[in-house]
Amino acid sequence: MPEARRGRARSESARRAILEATRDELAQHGYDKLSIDRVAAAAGAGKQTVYRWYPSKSALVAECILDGYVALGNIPIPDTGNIRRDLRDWLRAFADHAGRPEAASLIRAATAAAADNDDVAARFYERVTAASEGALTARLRTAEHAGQLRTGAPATAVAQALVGAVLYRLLVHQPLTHDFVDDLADVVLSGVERAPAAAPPP
Amino acid sequence: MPEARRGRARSESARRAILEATRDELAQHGYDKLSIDRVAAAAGAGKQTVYRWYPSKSALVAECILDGYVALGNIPIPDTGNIRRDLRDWLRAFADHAGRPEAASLIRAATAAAADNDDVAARFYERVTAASEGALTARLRTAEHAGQLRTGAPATAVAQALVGAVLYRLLVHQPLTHDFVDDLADVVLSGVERAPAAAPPP
Amino acid sequence: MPEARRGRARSESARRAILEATRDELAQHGYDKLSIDRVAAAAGAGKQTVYRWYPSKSALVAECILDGYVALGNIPIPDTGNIRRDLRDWLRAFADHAGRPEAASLIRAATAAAADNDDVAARFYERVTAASEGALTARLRTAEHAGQLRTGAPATAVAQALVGAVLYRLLVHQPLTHDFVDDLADVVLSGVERAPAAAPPP
Amino acid sequence: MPEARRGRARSESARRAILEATRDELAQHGYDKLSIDRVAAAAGAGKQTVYRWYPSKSALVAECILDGYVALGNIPIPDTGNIRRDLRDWLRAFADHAGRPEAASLIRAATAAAADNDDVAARFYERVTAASEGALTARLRTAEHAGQLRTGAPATAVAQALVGAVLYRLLVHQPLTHDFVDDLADVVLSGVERAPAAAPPP
DNA sequence: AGGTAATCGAGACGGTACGTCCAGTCTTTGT
DNA sequence: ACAAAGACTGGACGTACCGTCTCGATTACCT
Repeated sequence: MPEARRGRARSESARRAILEATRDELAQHGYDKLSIDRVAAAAGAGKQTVYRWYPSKSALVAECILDGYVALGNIPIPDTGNIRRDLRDWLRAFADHAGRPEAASLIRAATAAAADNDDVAARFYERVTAASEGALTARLRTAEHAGQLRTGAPATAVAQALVGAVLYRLLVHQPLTHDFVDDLADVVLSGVERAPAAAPPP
Repeated sequence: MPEARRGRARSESARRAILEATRDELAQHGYDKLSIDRVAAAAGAGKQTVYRWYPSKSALVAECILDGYVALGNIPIPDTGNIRRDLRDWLRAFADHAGRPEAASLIRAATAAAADNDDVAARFYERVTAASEGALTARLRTAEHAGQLRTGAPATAVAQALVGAVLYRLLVHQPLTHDFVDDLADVVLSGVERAPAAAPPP
Repeated sequence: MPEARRGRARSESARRAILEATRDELAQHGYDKLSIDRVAAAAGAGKQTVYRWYPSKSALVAECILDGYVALGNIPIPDTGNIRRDLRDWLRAFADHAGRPEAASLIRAATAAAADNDDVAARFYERVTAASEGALTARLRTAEHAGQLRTGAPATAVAQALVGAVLYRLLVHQPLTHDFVDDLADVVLSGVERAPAAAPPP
Repeated sequence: MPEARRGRARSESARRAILEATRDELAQHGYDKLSIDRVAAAAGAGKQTVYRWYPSKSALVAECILDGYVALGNIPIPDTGNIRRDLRDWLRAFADHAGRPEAASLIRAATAAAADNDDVAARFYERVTAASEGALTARLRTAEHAGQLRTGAPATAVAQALVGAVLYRLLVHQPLTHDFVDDLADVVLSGVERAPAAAPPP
């Protein structure tokens, strides 16, 4: 028995409708033109219901964006044994996902929300980088064990360079082409320095 | 002939006062709590004067941040002949500059402004990356000619990886330590891959 | 059943506070220097609440003045059987009431409001003349039946001449003395013409 | 010699253009929606020129309305020897003049201006009633001497009752018909009381 | 004729108020 | 007891004018 309850049950469907309305509003108007009144109306809910679930506009946006409606961290990193190809494919998938116009709008909205609310920033970090970083770290570790990477590679720096570069491109409206992410992958794998002890010809 | 002007000349000093008040408001309240009323009052200007110069909050913030009040792109890249040391020093200076609390607030505000206004985004790109990217490209070219880099290194990807990573750290409130930027420099210079044909000692 | 209503009931106390604040503002600043912001602040209400009740400054002023705060039409006409004395006493009471400085300010404000808003003008008429005119017509009818008046006296013209003269004096800041209203009463009762068939001396 | 003056002469044509523009604005927008900016633009004058001639909106409106653009006081009272017919004809002319739509708008505007500015009220009185009152008093005096009126008729009360009633009708948008002004004339001439000592038929 | 000074149209300035919109809270009625 | 509806206070928005000030360009008088 799921727990005795009095009165009318809190409607999970209302919560979902609110999140979907928020997502649509964000995509259409952006973060700071978003209006709770409009969200509530579009969701067929009362304003109080919105505030019952989420204490503020920032919190609503955070929940909307980060809990599943912008799934940046959910793209799995393949593991075929070839770290170079796996990394390239993952970055391409990441770019393809984030580069779709609707997703780009939402991500820009999320960036704005993160920029002026510390809680949102924290959750943004958790959902976006922490996930990617964890998966990437694991994948790098595997490659390292397979002898494909030098030891002691700074996984955090790699992950944040990749994620940061992609988000930056989105923010400034530069296209997320495969060429660009291929270059990115190349840079973090090979570096730009001439191999310090390249095989000396006899 | 430079064009006959009618009516009272527009007051450059009012414009400056407005930008300075905006800078202070941004640092104190952040982007979306910024109030044009407060800015005008603090600048000793009428609201109409603010709107005469800048048609919207975004444009005001853009002008404020990008025209000299947050000089991200103005840090010169040293050239001692040692690309590794130069890059590290530049990144440390960049991080030190951007990591100061006032600067961090302004940069987050600029990010929010860029996220919800395309013009601001374009100007943000010009002022932040285009400058850094140009300088970085030039420095990499020098190093390449000096035989320190492999040929064909993708300067754009390098620049955006570095700038993107730093801005991302700021956005999610992670500290911009020297350790972190040193790791970044290390990654883009050396890559993380095991040197493909490292000279095997006999 | 009086009609099902959803949502919070509109606050009658807010409405009263707004009207009282308006009355004070009018007396202090006059009609066209009246500020809705000040009214709202003085009433402890949001501006929106003011606009919810009254769509414009004119409407607000009209309601304030005409619904009970300036009760020009509420002075009863006595009926002692002597029309001349009754009319004189009523006009004196009317003049005394309207001539008090606070009342005079409010009436001038109402005049200004009526002058630039047709709705207000209509309500002004209803509240001021229609009431007076009705009462006056009834009283004249009584006197006519008592044989004190000639038949077919134009009650509307009488009422508007009296009210018009009093308001005009107020408008141009001439004092509403008993002498003046006594003259008025005398004029409308006796006329100024020599009695056409005055008792011919033998 | 009228006073030596240096510099450019003040442009009388600008002054006229300003008054005409004011008249048009008043007729179109009424007193308190009148805008000095619009007046200046319509007159092809600078705002400063308006303020050089008239120190305030009230003064401008007063000058405009009262110095010739609303000529209520200029209608002469005929003198055919028949006071009843003369008064009726004058009132009809007065009503016809004031009842035209453009004139009615201006008079309402003048009323509003008088209602919130004491100077305007004073000048309004001078131009409207003082003139009418003077002429009317003179005409009544003539009739009195001709034996048509009883002695000691209060001319001021008569004049203000007539003017007040007409202005009141205008203010509340009731039509100024000949029937109405005929009733007015009848009331002030004959009164409404039964002739006190009507010649009793033997 | 040439300086000097006041006025002209134009329009930006510091302000005040407007009427609208929204955030977040509170209250009423319906389910 | 929760949900919708919607009024509440408070405050920012962007616009419109106010009355003043500052431009460059005209006039007119006065040396």
